Amino acid sequence: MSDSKNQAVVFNFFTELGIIDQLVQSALERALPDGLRMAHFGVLTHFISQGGQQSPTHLANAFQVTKGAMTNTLNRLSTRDLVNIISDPEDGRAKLVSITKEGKAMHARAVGSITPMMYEMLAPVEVEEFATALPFLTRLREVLDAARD
Amino acid sequence: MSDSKNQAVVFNFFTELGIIDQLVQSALERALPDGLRMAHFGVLTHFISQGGQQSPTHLANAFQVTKGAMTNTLNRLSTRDLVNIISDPEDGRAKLVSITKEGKAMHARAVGSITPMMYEMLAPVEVEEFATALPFLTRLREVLDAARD
DNA sequence: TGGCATTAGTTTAACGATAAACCATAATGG
DNA sequence: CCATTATGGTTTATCGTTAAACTAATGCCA
Repeated sequence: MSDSKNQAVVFNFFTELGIIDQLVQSALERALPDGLRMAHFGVLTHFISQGGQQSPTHLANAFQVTKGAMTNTLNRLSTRDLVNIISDPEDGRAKLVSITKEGKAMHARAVGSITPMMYEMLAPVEVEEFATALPFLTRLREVLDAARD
Repeated sequence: MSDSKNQAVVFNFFTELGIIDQLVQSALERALPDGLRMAHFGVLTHFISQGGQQSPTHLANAFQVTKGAMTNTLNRLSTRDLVNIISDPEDGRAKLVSITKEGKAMHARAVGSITPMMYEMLAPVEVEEFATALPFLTRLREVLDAARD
């Protein structure tokens, strides 16, 4: 295959990927309850699946946003009592974030809101297709993550 | 497979997809010349591959951004003489956008900037893998696009 | 044909993200 | 040790996007 054909394939891949992300993000955000934004829901989900306590910097890296953006997101979550933020007893600079009971409840409610919508939107697509495609995406994410110096 | 396992697969799929988009977009934007933004490059690329004239609304739909965002993008491209905007002789409300000679040159320069960077970042991944994964992404985009009423 | 709904595009306010400067604390190495 | 450097987090200015209101032109249909 020619070099420019290769480039086109890769370019199209990322173009489709970007549009899908755009469509899914905005559909999800419209479905979320109480003006919860995707950034907030993402953090809650992270704590639901990982549990424990994590630093703002760790979260910022995990979600590929700047520290400033994460400061903003965590403040909003905190004023709604969806997460708890304490200062790290072992590092005077750091903080530790964890999800609250209210945060877990809000996450459950959010999942309840978005699940039917996603089922409807994705009705023509089999779950197996996502399962089949997922490993490549995961590897691609790892490769890109590693390449970022 | 259980229902919650299914949900997790789909959720992970879109999570990975979002992170990949984020990483690629920011890597590309850093590599683009002359402060060209991805939104600008995307429009130029659209005209390189499709040619001809298109209305702002058509472009806004193609890129899944609001008309206001497209107005902004096209104005910036226009003041840099990268696109040409005329009023549609057949529809007094509409406009027609096309790429200029300068726009084509800028696009070529941009491709020259980002290609080596992409090759380096994606070195561990075979083009065949992108080609294999692309049809599913395309279909998924079409499904999501159709579901958006 | 006249009136009403649509459509194309612009403008405005609000908002979230980035980048960069900044403060405080921790780690390192002469 | 002390000075330098690195790290965690916040703050500020800037920017692009969205949503919604707005203007202008078109299409429809009764």
